[in-house]
Amino acid sequence: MAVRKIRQERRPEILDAALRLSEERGLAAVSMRAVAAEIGLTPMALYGYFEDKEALLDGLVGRLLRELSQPGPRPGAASDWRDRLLARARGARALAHRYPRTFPLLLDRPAELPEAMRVVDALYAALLDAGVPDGQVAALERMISTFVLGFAVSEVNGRFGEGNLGTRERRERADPREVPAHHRLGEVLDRPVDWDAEFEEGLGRLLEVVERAAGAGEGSPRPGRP
Amino acid sequence: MAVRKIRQERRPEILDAALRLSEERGLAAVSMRAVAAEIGLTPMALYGYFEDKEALLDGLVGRLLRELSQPGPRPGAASDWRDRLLARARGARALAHRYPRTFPLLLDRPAELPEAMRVVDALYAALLDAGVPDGQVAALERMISTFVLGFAVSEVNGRFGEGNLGTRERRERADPREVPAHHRLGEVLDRPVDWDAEFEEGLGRLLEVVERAAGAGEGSPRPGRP
DNA sequence: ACCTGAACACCGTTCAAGT
DNA sequence: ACCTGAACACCGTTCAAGT
Repeated sequence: MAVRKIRQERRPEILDAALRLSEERGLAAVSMRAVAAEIGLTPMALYGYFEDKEALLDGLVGRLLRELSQPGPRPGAASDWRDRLLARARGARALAHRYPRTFPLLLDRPAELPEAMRVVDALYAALLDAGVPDGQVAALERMISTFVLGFAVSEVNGRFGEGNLGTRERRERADPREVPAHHRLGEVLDRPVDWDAEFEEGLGRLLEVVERAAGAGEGSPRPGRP
Repeated sequence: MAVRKIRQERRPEILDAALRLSEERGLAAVSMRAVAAEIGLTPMALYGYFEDKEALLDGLVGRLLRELSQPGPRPGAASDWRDRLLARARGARALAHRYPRTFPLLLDRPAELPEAMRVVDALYAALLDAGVPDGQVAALERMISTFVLGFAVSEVNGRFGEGNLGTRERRERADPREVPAHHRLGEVLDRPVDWDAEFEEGLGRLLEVVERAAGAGEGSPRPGRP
């Protein structure tokens, strides 16, 4: 029960090493022993900075989220809610591309971290400015971040395809009676996908959902900042 | 390089043991050694049935997906595309609640399994029947299954909240200047969430997206089955 | 044909000790 | 105050052997 005292000074150094390791050799290669070796320490030294491995992984999540929550709404430009929402969404996806092997951690973990709260807050603010009724803000935020996170994770972990076996071969190998719609669609499924465009289109559709939720509330959306 | 011969007979038995173990003690407890012990075998015996641990986990994904792809469109009732799409979505979420500790595997893994293809095919078929243009079917399917999977995973792994620390305390502990929208929303964030209702509302919004995509295509949707 | 046993190179973590 | 060393109870997997 004795709550060990956690030191802070070398945490950034340790997390950088963990992130480097994760991107170079995969998340599975992030072991206490490997991270320690990376910066010339004994595994046990890490326990001065992190309670256990879980805490180190939470730290990694925080490291990623900090890059996302950093900018905040630019103080000068009076950007509207759409721009701010789009910026957060694109920022999250860009983060996934920058750290493809580590990013999926964000979906694995509850992340009740302060950094996560700041990102969510920015989305709440955008939805409020759009005129979404208070009672629907949280649900819409969850819908949007589920899409953004889920899309970005699926892209980088290969769930969306481009696996070792091409779609075409898999489809042709399969019994047409088992997957009739695949056969009806035929070659359109083989066309290369423009992921940027698909993500933007999904976002556009979600913006429409937000607008409808805002419109159904009452008359006019809240004014922008003065 | 010599491709080992993989036996089939006891695979279901092994996968059942792995699933049981995963639900009882968590996905991390699914080790080759623990699964083997569960059915009275030596760890090495499993390698007769699965190439390696990855293959065993893929088998687990297949086990879950089979429950989802099982029913197919009931042969009698001429259900419309909405009902079939909703049935698949609700089925996926129900699966998450039935196997909460194992379900997140579905988002981790590419899953180019035949079972996954059958589920996707059912969604393609529903979207085609709705009148969605061929070129947009795959993107809409990805948007829908990203929402469904992401929502269900977030629900069962705790990403949506209900963590050890209540939202209220976290919000009040945070600096109001750091998370202003949380403070503006105040107590509405503390209201208990009806996850069933929120999921259904999200689905409803996605059905509207589908309808708009279908409407923008051309005149009339495809007819139901004769 | 199916399974076991011993061995190898790894894990996370505790505890006591070093400087 | 910060770190190390030895030890414990685990991993996945290879290889050779048993029946």
